[in-house]
Formats: sequence, structure tokens, C-alpha cells
Amino acid sequence: MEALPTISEAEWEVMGVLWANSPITANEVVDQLIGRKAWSPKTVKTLLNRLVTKKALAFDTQGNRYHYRPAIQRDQCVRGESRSFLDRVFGGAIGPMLTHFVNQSDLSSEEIETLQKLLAEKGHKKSGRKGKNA
Amino acid sequence: MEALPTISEAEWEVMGVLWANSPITANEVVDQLIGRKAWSPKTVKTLLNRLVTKKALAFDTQGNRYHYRPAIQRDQCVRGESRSFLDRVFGGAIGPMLTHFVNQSDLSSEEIETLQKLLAEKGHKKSGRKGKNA
DNA sequence: TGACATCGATTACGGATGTAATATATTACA
DNA sequence: TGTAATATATTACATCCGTAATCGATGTCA
Repeated sequence: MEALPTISEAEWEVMGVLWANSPITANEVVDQLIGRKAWSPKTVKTLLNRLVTKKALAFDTQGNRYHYRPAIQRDQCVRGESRSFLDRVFGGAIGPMLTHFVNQSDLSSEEIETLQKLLAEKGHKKSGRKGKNA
Repeated sequence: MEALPTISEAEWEVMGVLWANSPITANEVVDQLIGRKAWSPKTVKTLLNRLVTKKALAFDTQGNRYHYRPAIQRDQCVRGESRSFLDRVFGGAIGPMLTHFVNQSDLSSEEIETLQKLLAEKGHKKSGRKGKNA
């Protein structure tokens, strides 16, 4: 598997737009970001360019307009970032990390239920085992 | 509340040592990092210096040696990083984030139980409500 | 007390990032 | 077809980051 490119904070914002809706033009990306970020359109173009260079985005040419689309999957990036965050902040220990978030967060009853079900499934599958890694 | 300084990846490694054990000298920090990071002692000193400048660390002088100690709490930094990660990668939605980790991870039975208990408590406290934020 | 070892402070330097402005190519309108 | 509008490409620039090396002060050993 080829290494994922590093996506910076600002770039995540742009990727988010593309993952949600693509292919779209640079201007459409700019529009999507209005209200969320106070960026000059130039800034957005720069970010698009960098993401293309990083091979995080690709594009098709239509006249002199580009139609951008993701070249890497959101899920892969999420996994990469999550791993990095987990290692950096929790030394890779996922249990404490989850505990932290559950404690800190104000989860809705629905979310709590969803998680409980998920955990119940997990629990059954490996009842008695002691697995340990992401 | 004063804004927390930004702690970079390499700096987290150093802070980790200090949070675990302080006050200690620069060389002791270097020693703690042997095996974990292939850094020159010079690099560690640089990081210590930057962290002092950022007011993430403080020190007491003993002769010409410094005894470093954290000037900010681990828990605060964890919260800050967590919030930043959550916003960047999951758009601030904690439910999906937890779901992701529970799905991706190989939790031990013990961890699953711990989390289930935690969720059960949460669930009772707010049964029927619909809270929504960190 | 003089030379050396060591400590922290300062400086270095290339790449990433945030945040654009300018330059160049192309299109569209008059 | 010429000129303005617009799209992308290139350049800019300060700051941060990783990773050290060098500098100046101080402590140590002979």
C-alpha cells in the first residue's frame, strides 16, 4: 500500500468538501466553504493545487476548468489520522482514549445506545479473548 | 482561561516524559527517550527549549543545571488535542468518531466491559435527554 | 589556574503550512 | 479580432517543525 499523503488542517477542510460532493470546480469548492472559513478564493485555489500535487485530489479538464475529485478515500485518511492522534496523545492505548471521550462528551441517548450495541457485538465475538491493537 | 500552547508531535513525546516524571534534568529526559526516539541529545535540548518558550514547561535552576517540569496539565492538552482532532477528522461529531474507533479497534473484553459500564452510567444520568456537545 | 567537559542559548536550514498576490494562458464578449 | 474576464500556475513570505551544530558561560579535574 502506498503511503497516504499528509493532509494539513486547512487541507482537511477542503477534502471534506470534495468527499461530500464531487467532481466539482474550484469555484464550487470556494462556495461550499463560504461561512465555514474566511478564506480568500486564492487561498482555496492554493490548497486545491497542493492537494493535487500531493495526489490527494485529481481532476478532469473541461475547457479550462478543472473538475476536482478525491484521489484518496476518506476512510483511509480517517484511519491514518486516528492512528496518529491515538499514538501521539494516548500512547496508542485505545481503551483510555475511548474512556476519555465518553467521559468528556455529552452523548445523546441514541448515541449511547448505538455504542452499547456495537460493544455488545464486539463483546460476543471475542468473549474470553484478550485482543489488543487497533 | 489562557490559550494552551500548541504542542507538536515531537514535543508531545517530550511532554510525555515530563508528565510521567518530573522535575528532571535535560539529560534525564534524553535518557528516558533512548529507545523510543533516535534523537540526538541536541534535538531534545532544542525541544525542551521550545517548550519552555511556549510556557509548556518551566524549570528550577540548580547550579547550571535545569530541572524541568510541566507548566501545563496533561489533561488540558489531551482535551485540546482531542477537540482539534474531533473537529478536523469527524467534523466535531463525537458519536461517529467513537463508532469508528470501536469498529476499527480490537478491544479486549475488559476494555469492552469498562466502556459498557461507563455508557450505562451516562445513559442513566440522561435517559430521555438529547444532549449534544463535547 | 589552565584546559577541557558540559550546560543551556543561539543560530541554522530545509520542508510544511497558512494565507495570499502576481503571472500566464485561455475564453468569451463586443 | 482585440480586450477584458477568468482559470490555473507560479511565486511570496512569515511561522512552525524536525533535526541539529555552534557559541558562550560555567563547572571540573589535574
